[in-house]
Amino acid sequence: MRMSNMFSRTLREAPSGADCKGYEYLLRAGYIKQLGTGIFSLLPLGFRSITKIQNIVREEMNRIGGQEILMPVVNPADIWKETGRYYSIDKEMARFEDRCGRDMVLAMTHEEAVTDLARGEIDSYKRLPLMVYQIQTKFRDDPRPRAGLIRVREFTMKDSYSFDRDQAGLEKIYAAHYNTYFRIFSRCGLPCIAVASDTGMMGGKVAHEYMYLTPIGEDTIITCDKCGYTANRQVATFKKECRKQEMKAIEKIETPHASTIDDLASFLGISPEETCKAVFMVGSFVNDRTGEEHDKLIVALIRGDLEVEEAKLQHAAKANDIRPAHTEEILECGMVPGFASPIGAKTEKFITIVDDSVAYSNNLVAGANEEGFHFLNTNFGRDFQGEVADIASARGGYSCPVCGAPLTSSKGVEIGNIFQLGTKYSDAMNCFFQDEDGRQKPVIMGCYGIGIGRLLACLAEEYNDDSGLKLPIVVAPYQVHLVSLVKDTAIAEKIYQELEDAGIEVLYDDRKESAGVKFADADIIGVPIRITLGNRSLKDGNVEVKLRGTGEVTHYSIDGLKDQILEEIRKEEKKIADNIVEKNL
RNA sequence: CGGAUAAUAGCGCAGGGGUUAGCGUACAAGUCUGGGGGACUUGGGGUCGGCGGUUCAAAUCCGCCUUAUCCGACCA
Repeated sequence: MRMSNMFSRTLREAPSGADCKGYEYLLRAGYIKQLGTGIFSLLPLGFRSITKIQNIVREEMNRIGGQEILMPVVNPADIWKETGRYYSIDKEMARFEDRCGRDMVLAMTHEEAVTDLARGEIDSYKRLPLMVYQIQTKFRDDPRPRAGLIRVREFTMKDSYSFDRDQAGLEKIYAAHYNTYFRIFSRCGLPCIAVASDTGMMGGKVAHEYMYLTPIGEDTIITCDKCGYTANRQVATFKKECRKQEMKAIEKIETPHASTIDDLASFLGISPEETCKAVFMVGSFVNDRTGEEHDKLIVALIRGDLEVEEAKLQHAAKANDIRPAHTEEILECGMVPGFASPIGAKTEKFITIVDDSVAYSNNLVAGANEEGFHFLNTNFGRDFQGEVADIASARGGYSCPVCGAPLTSSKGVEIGNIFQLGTKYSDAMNCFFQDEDGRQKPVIMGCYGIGIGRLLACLAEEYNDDSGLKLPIVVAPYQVHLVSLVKDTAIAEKIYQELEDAGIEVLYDDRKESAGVKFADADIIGVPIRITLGNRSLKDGNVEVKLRGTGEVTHYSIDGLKDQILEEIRKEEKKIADNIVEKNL
């Protein structure tokens, strides 16, 4: 590629709003261009990198038996109504009517479409197992896109779907994905960890997320350095020490102005662990069949020193969605914010979820539902009831649930996830096969995603310095950047031709620009191997070869340059290949 | 969806009721220069986001709308 003919240009200054380095360089180097909030075009450089990532993904998916397909972005709403997600998913999914007034959606994932395909294909156990995948555009109307390609609305995703006759088969393909994902990310040069995760709206039971750890990440990951426990904070657990005592008689006391746990604890001269806090949320519950929706107050009871993890609470309450409650909604149920508990409240009007920290402690101080009053010695089971669950948020410093060592909290970006779906979709959409025993059984499914654009964004974040990007050669848009600084272009043209003929991907800076401009552009685009033709080395019949990654400089004779460059490419590729990660579940 | 901020040349910014709206950079032409965003000269590029209002006069003040960014809620 001749730079004189390249579609994109570099920018001296970052467009305003580019808040993280990787994003800034992707914009300034001309890899991507924003069209709207969370909507980006890929320019030639970005598209080349994305294509390389996709090819790595393809190779690895094919390696574990995946068959590539392509499903439509536009889906008739009917299949989404079959699974109920037409109703349970809110504004995240774009919807429209076609010219005949049929409900249509822009598929934000493809469980419905693939299950429709599968029910037509799979009739016998003899056809199982199967696994298909696609690399395709998704649109999710995210309420808060940010950080360039990290969190967008339209994006490219690799999604694969597995079909098995039994759980053992599912676990096998799940394990294959588990390892393959490590191979994919490490083949791109991106370090990551797998964490136990929430299944969210996908349903199913077992799930892992692949996290690239970075301060700009929005997910919080809880890890144990000692035993290797890792989990997304949404599902992370920890050891709770609970105070077991003889139950004492409940007693109402005056606690003026003590409407927060801190005030209450200091007023009574006790620690927050001796109190019970009520957190109010309103859950939205949607009927999968009819789409009817109703709200109900959820009262989460948790020990005063802990915080509620909303994702856990939502699960425990089986709500489609939860939001903080308004004061009136709390009052309506007979509770007084600041001095609230379910004791004496209209318990039929709300759902009570009790964290096990409260259920297994005794004699906690709780609200008396009267301004300025609390109860001493309240006890779960005796004074109030509710469903017991773990709804507490794990924090750094808490005790590891496995080994008891202190947990660490870090930030990460989710670049992939794998789910064991089970029969949620096959049941809902009648995707059955006939087993050896002659019986109809639902196909057991799994689904597995990788955010391709987000992967590039993370790579840009991982591989940059003060001058620009320095992506690994396996994902860089070109392998070699040929910079000619001499007037006479004959030598450069000859080298360019020779390298191209050898199948090397060359970005050739044939522009009439000053040396400084060419170097600065080369640095920001970050092609891994830079060949410089200048009088300085040319007078000895040499060219200068500089590696973007390390800054290492070598001089090679023009004769036999092609072979030297091929060798450099091999060495760059080896840096990545030597560090391919394999991990078994 | 709440809160905040903003929208002036491709990009980054200044101007803040009164001639023809500026600066840097980018762009075009020319001369010089030629190993780290080089110098000089000349030039082209703007319905100042949109609609409406106030005014003799609006890029500037006011209102509404749209769009974007950040924070929060949220996020498969």
